[in-house]
Amino acid sequence: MTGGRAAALSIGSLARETGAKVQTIRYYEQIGLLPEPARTAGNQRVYGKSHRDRLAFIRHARELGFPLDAIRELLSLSDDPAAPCATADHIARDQLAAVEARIRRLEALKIELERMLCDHARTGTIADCRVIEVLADHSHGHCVVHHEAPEAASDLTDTPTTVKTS
Amino acid sequence: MTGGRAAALSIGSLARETGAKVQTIRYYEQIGLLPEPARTAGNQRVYGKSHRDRLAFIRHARELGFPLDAIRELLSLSDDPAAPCATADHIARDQLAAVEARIRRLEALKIELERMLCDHARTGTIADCRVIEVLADHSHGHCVVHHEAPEAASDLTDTPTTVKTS
DNA sequence: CTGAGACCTACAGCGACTGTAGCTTCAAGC
DNA sequence: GCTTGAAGCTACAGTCGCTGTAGGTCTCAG
Repeated sequence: MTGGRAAALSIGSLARETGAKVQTIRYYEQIGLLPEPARTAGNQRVYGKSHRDRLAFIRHARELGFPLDAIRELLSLSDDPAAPCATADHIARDQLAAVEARIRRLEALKIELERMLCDHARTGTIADCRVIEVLADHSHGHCVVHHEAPEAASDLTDTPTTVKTS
Repeated sequence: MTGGRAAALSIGSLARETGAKVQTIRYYEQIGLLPEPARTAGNQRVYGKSHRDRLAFIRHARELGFPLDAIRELLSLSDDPAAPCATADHIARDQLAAVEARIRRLEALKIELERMLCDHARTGTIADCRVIEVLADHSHGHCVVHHEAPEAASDLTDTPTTVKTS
């Protein structure tokens, strides 16, 4: 307090401190994940400590692959210290299950790809290229990448496990 | 020839045979991955065996997580049986490396998530919830999910390993 | 007071589809 | 021949989580 060491941050400094990009911060505000900050007379955003904490939370959760909707829920939970913990726990368990499912999926792909590439002479021509051959194989019986149950796939259809390692 | 057992397929039958959705087939045509087929007098698409083979190739490659650009290249290679095999090989190796990188990434996430959840009493309140606590942790020293080199991340930034298991 | 750099809004684009709206065409049954 | 319902058609918006661009405004050091 005493004199306003209020940690007033421009959007650029906030970005630097949290590792998020300026655009991303504005995006989070736009979708209601970060509250609208105060503005200077010249209409520029001014952030405080609470914004920084909240953004750090978001980035941290994103690094762990939580989708934004889950983060939204986790945030509203963390705003209410008296709420039961079970929901947060459930969200985290779901995320863990999703990550595990994706790992299993990728392991299967890896095996297929390795099989495709094994003892393959790089010197041949397409005519006898195993890669093309396997892909073109009509009856692809050997390529049974085990698909999960549809529900399991659709609640995590695309990667929520993206982190830009900028 | 003789009478036209030309395996003429409507878009719907092609979809059924290959497991792709009708919309997806039209999408592949739109982005130039599938050649434009002949049309009936009433403007409906008519496919032949070559289309079916090509689409099967594409779907097969997609199941292995190849991005469409890589598939485009693989297709143009497979059209030229005299071309050297090395390029196809390289594409497949890249894909394998990408899959492996993603697995490593996800394994690290999994460990973090497990640590977050371990011996966590589901009966408490948010105030002492480990999930929230870990996410809110400012100094997150324990959460060093190992980021790959920027290049490695950016050439595979988002999942190309998506398959809709419809 | 000037100039560079940070900031502003608004919107388009990525990948790989998916879904919708509002039409036309086709094949089967009567 | 006519009707009906499924399947096809085009065109475009939406998904997720940003990222990039264009064209303007603000701020602060020199």
